[in-house]
Amino acid sequence: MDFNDVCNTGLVLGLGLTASAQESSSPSKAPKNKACSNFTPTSFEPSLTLGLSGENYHQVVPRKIIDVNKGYEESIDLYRQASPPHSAVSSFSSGRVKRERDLSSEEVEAADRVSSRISDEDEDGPNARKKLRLTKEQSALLEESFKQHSTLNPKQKQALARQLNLRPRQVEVWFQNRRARTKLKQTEVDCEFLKKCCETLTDENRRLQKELQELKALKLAQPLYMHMPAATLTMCPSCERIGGVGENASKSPFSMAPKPHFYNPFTNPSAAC
DNA sequence: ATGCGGGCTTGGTTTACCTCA
DNA sequence: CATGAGGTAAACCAAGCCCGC
Repeated sequence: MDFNDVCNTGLVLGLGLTASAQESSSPSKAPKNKACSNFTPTSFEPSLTLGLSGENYHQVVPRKIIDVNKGYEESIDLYRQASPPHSAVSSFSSGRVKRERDLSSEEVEAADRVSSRISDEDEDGPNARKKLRLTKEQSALLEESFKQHSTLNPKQKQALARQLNLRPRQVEVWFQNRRARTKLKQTEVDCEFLKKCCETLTDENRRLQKELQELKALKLAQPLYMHMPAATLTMCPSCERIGGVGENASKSPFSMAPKPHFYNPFTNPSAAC
């Protein structure tokens, strides 16, 4: 169901936006059971077009990273360059079976895992959960990649990890979190949109109720039209004139309408004129 | 057709790190 | 300068789905 349909059916609000949405293209298999992953309600509301919200994060992340780069992050970077995918990263995974699944699949990471364990036990113990802050460049590249595909296939993950000097697991996690943030952002935007929609429809409902009252009063005052069903009377919301279809509509204030005329505030307000 | 394991996703949570008052 | 609160994001976990065997 299109969102326009939702609006046109009356005062009903719902999250039926996905029908007109655009699924983000994904190179890997997309989940077929998830109805609302990554959509942009562009077909009905141009002002609310929503990309992958990368812009926002682009603005936030670098700000932090730039500051960070002066101190901590810079040292991390140097550290990383000195001993590649070193695990200033999360190497606490040594005791976790699930993590091992990811790591053991790649030769590249076998050595990495070993060094991770060593470093952890040396520094913080086996269960330490050290966190890596990605550098500005890493974030930018990840964002760039995310704009192209919101999900990664194993090859892409590997390539990106190599390029960024990160572990594939880190790239994977970054994409997971990025998708989650995108969805959250999208939900917030949708929520705002629906609030506005609700307000507009409430106003419209109020106005129509008022018109109905006026028409009822008019009907009582003018017996000539007493046999006309109220539902067949239409009124243009913009010019506030009662009208209808056909050429005779302009001659008579009342006319027979083929169907109830609902005003959709999100299309063309004056289309009925 | 059915069961199983692996790989993937999402949703939610935890927690290290950062910023700012 | 120290500190605590709050925010951000990296990492984790659980559950569910899909697919190949």
